[in-house]
Amino acid sequence: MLVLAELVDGVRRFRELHRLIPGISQRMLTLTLRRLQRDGLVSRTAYATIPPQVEYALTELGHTLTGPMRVLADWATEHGAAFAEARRRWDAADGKTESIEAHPHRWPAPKSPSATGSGSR
Amino acid sequence: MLVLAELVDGVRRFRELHRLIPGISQRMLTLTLRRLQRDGLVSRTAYATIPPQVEYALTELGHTLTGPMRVLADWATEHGAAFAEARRRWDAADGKTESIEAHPHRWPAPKSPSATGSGSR
DNA sequence: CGGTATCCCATTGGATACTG
DNA sequence: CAGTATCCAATGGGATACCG
Repeated sequence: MLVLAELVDGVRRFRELHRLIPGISQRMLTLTLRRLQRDGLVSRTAYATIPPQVEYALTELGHTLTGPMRVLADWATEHGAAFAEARRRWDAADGKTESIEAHPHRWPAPKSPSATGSGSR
Repeated sequence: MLVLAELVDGVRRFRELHRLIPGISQRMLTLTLRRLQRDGLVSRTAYATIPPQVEYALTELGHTLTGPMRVLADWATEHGAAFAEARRRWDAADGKTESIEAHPHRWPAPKSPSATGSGSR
């Protein structure tokens, strides 16, 4: 998906993508690009020069995804902090957030079961 | 993500989710729900009845994702067919789509590109 | 430059059995 | 009902070496 994001700006060469996406291995970049090609989202254009030159670009279908991707990016911008904070809190408490909805039952209830919920507050 | 989609409609019990999401194992459903809880997207409420009853629901943060999810679903509705068709075509040709024009020229003078992707349209 | 081929370890996830 | 625990096969993906 980061690959698609980089291609939104325009045509990119292999090396360029490799540099722009931090931490990705050459192998994974290749595999990712092949899959995106297969899905019809990205086009690959090879030039028969002696240092080979290959350009990747979004296809028309690929461009239809830029809208949805921006929506997702906007969500992350707006709620990403709350998201991370929830994780931090959960990890700190290790699932010890107490909130029990004990309901009556006619059968003998053994004890108080532990309930963990993130929404109750 | 399918789990979140099912929860948009309202509160669901464990069994319900297991039934509604085809092909998911009990193990994976549990792991997925725990992760969503951890991320603050889903709340879990346990009732102390003798057949245990557990309800899952979206938290407020979880509800903020319904918009983005609908956007993605709409994209799939609109372009999913083209997507699948691209795959079918690629698999049928198995990547031997038109050979590249071999002009072993010495230094960069890009001439006739050969698109192996879905670019030329 | 832009890949492919190979090795190899870590993670994922299904199947199954057991529990409160 | 709603899980947890364990085993194990398949897959993912990094590191490295080599090729046109």
